[in-house]
Amino acid sequence: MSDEPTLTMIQVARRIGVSAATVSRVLNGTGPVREATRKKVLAGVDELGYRPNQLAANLRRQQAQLIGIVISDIENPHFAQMVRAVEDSAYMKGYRVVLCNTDEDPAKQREYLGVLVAERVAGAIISPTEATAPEISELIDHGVAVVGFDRAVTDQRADAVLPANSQATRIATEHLVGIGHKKIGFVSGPVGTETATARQAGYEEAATAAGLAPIVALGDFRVEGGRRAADELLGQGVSAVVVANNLMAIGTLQAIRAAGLRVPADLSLVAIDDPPWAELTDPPLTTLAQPVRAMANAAVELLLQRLQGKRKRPKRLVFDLVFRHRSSCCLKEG
Amino acid sequence: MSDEPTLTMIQVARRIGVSAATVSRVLNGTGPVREATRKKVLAGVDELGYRPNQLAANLRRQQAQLIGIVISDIENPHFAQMVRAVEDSAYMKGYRVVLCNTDEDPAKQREYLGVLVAERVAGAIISPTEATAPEISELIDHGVAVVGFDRAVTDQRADAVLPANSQATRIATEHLVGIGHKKIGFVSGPVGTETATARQAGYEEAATAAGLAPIVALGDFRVEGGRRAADELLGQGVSAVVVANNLMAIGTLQAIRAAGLRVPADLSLVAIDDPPWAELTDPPLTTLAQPVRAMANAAVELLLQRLQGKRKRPKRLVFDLVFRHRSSCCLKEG
DNA sequence: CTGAAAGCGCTTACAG
DNA sequence: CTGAAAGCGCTTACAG
Repeated sequence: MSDEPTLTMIQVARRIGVSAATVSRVLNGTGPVREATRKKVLAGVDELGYRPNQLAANLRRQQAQLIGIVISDIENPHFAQMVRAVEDSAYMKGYRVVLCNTDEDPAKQREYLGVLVAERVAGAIISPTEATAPEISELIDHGVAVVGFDRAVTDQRADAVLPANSQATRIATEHLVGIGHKKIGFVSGPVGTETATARQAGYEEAATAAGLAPIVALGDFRVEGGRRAADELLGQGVSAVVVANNLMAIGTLQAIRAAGLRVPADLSLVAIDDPPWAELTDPPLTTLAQPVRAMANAAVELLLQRLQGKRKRPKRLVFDLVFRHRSSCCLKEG
Repeated sequence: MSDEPTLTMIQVARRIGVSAATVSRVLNGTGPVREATRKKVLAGVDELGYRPNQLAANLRRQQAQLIGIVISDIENPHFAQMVRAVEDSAYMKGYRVVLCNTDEDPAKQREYLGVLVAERVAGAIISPTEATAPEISELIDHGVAVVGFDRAVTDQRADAVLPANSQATRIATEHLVGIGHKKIGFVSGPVGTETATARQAGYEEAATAAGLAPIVALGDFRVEGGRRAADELLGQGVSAVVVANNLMAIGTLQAIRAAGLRVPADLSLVAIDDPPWAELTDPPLTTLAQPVRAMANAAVELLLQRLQGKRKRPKRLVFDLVFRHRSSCCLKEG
């Protein structure tokens, strides 16, 4: 146990023979400092092992060097990838990342957003469960930069980074149509979320355009709901399924196995999202991959532009998904 | 845009007709307050929509309500599970979680630990890349509660939550021995880490006890290293492999497929860790699962005991892994 | 280019 | 049970 009391900037300044203001300016790279003074301060700080108290700086600046990430669940590989990429780029810019799992629970989301207000975070990247939550506007009122991720938030002042949802399911469906499928089911997300609605719309458009009747089973973006929805579709004798996210793809695979069917011989499968296990399944899964890293980097970039006052107008960036053709689909003979 | 300037506690107190001290005591549940006063304050706070500035409280208390989680990579499902469980229990106790990915890079770990010191976090849960880093002692000097997770830290004042590593690989190896395997390989973690060493030791003990020569290929706890190590073992004609973590199990499966071999007909496989995809592979993977949630909950519990001053003596908790028997092993005829 | 001083908004020991 | 006041350790407008 070292008993040295923690050094304050004033004490350090005194020992070096300058003022606290000068130490602050050197350490933060703000304001003009003579090169000789700068070197002297740096040497002194290093020698004394001084570490500024970030808590005081935060209060003074009225801002924590923190970015809040509000997502439904970090155990979803889609969000794990996203969080990882955000952390990487935020870290390099001097920001730390606070993790907020909402489990798609509006109450938990609101509580967490309140915390982010109270903590005066610099920015927030939000995959909203409730896009209209008033706390989002409260954040923006407080000068916090807000970016909607995956789904936009209602407050028009926020930025957004979105996947081309309806295009993705349209492509998936058209692929199945193209290889001869006539009864194509869709495992949807929960009603009312923008992502779920858009993905379902893309599927329905493509099915209708091909003269097929849409067959939709309601899921919840989770394993269990995917399983139940897939069971329902299997009962209706579909020959192919489009699944609206990766967790429900797990559920769908479980349902297929439980029914004693084989992919793709008995059932063709395309899923949105491209989790790491997509090529480990039997057979490897054909998917539409979101460019998660690029999207996360874009989100941080938008945030920083705001924080640096480089931009006032809200921006909305849409990213195409990438078709990853593997082995879970096969031709359906008429 | 609401133009109301942010309310301070003093303004709120004045409007309610009490002192800031009383408002603080009511909101924090500290000190004695007459019930009537309490109600009046609560009503006023609610009506005014007052939200305390946490930054000021942090400075005053010399502590942020933050728990730092230092891990190698959130994209590893083992850590995603751990972070999720930590966040859940920390959240309920009023703490937020700051995510620190080190990529097993000692320099990045030290930088991040320095940040945690500067931010005066309340606690840190660390899966150390470098167990001896002096910043860990610095944290403890500052009164931060530190828990080693997966691996212990060197500073004896810290707590630790550990898996029974050598026991796990011993059980895995004994299982393969029991079903007749004579050439059992081991895909190890990187040299020098405690986890890797202990897991290798368990394997070697069991192999030696069965009269078999250990066959170890060096991995790195990542997909790529697992693949290379598995390639090496396949070249040596092993009939079974024990893999020291889940990422290397992916690499091992890739190597096996690339070699045109089948599990378990050509090669039996047991892996440490039980990721969500373990039952999606072909065949479903036999694993030894760490009770990650229980471990994470225990880590937060240890942290809180420290923060509440309930305990001085460091504690070390060891958790047994659970054998999950699936379909990736089969009998080897002598 | 540098310093003295105010002030960020809380919490808490102290006094009553 | 309640209040007045000090003080946490920085940053920054202001003065020189």
